[in-house]
Amino acid sequence: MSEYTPRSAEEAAFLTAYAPKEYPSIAYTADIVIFTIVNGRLSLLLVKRGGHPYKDCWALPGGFVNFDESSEDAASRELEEETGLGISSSFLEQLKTYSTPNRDPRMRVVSTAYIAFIPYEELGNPEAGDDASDAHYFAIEDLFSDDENIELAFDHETIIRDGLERAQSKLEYTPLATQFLPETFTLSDLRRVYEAVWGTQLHVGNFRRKVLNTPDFVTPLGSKGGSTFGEGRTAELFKAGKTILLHPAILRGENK
Amino acid sequence: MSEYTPRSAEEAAFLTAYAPKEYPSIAYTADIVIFTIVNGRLSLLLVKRGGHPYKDCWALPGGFVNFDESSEDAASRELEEETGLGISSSFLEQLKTYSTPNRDPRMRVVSTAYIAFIPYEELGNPEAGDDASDAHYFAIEDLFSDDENIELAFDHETIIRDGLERAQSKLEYTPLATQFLPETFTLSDLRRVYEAVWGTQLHVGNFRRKVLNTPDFVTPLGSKGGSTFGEGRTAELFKAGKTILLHPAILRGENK
DNA sequence: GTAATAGTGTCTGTGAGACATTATGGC
DNA sequence: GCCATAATGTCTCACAGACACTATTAC
Repeated sequence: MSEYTPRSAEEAAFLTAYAPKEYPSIAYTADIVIFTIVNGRLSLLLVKRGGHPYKDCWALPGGFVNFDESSEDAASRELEEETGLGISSSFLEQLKTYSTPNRDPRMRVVSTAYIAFIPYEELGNPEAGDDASDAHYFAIEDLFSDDENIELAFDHETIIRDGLERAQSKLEYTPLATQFLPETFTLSDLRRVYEAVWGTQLHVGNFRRKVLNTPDFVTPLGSKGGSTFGEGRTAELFKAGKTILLHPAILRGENK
Repeated sequence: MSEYTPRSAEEAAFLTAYAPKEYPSIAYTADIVIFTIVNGRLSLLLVKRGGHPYKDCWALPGGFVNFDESSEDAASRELEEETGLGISSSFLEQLKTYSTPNRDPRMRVVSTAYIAFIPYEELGNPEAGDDASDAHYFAIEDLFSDDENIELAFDHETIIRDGLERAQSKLEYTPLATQFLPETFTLSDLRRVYEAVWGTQLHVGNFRRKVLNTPDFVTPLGSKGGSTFGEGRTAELFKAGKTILLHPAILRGENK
């Protein structure tokens, strides 16, 4: 690839003469877990598979990584192709790579999964695109409830559970929660994000104190407005602060 | 692959008839960062490259993932082949996957990196094997010091820095530190592990109190013995406890 | 004996969690 | 006016960090 400057004449000669050796033929894909909050519930985007295998099962958006793109870029591109949603690759966080030999019954496929966190209001509704017969958001609790019996393709249930865990723990020590909200929000909105992701009820007063005691987590705007989630009465508005790490963290130790 | 039971007759027919489609030809490798403590300093294992590109540079042990093995298994196997060291794949923790298109000047290579933590005493010395002209441990501080000027191959410096960060933060909330030590150790030994990995000096008394206040982190053996690192006088011996998560955690907040 | 390290005790500040109370605004 | 929620205050406990002090053992 062009950017590389050989370290010696000998190495340059080696590279010019280089003929690719045989290596195992492994397909490489990227999948993406998009979390958002719909009606106060943590949800994620799935697409319905239009073809075999796992036809009509629900799957994470994703697909092959092209020869000249990173897996981040591939995740972002595939998302656009399959759902019409645009998320820059810089908002994606790498979750984990799944490489069990038989995770796809067709052939050997290794997949790197990414996660993203988006305010529902900004995202709009997905439209089913390439290879997908449908696309919409599922609340996590419905997804894993026995009543609903939603069938997931491949090992995507594992990926989703790993992603959920990552999201839950990132909420503790990063300002991730603000990414689920529009630019301005109330502390109740913020609290509802924590409650949705952790699946717990938090104590209103203590939560407020903790958030305000964490420097640069949120910045008060000095004005009042209604909650984004449309509940409660008007309250003080905030925007996201400039910190990247929460000190002290907002911990979920059995707490309330 | 054989384990999969088709979900319908139609799907079975599809799979039987399936002819692999074209997909980008991407090579897949696994690399491994092995941390250990040598003479009280955090060190890692590197092998000297025997061939181009990056001939004579130092690189992480690693290599191609075979068609029928996971990347964990590949990491473990390659380690054995290149250095003669045996580490079960279950002791490996996945770090991250590196997929920038031009990270290898020969061809498109995606690599999943793993980390492992091993007591130096149990590991023995590595021997250069396949493709490697030398193999030994480097102290992290030497590796990144300007004096030494050690040349690292590919993007392995990035991988090592990511791995170091992971190790440092895992030390806080998991009993990882005990993995660097033999079965029995003193609290000084344990403290020296933290000091080596974090690159800081810790307060002896406070450290002791914190460790003993964390349930099931270490179990006293009721006997005394010398330090593994050969320093200090005899002290109470401990072995690793049975907890997987430290509560409370051993934090490194500017602390001492 | 001396010096270094092992090990114990105490004080202070911070933050979490529980709980009580007041303020505000929609209905 | 009623009620849910916003917002503030107070108490207790747990733990981090600082520091002082005693005990043990290698030399």
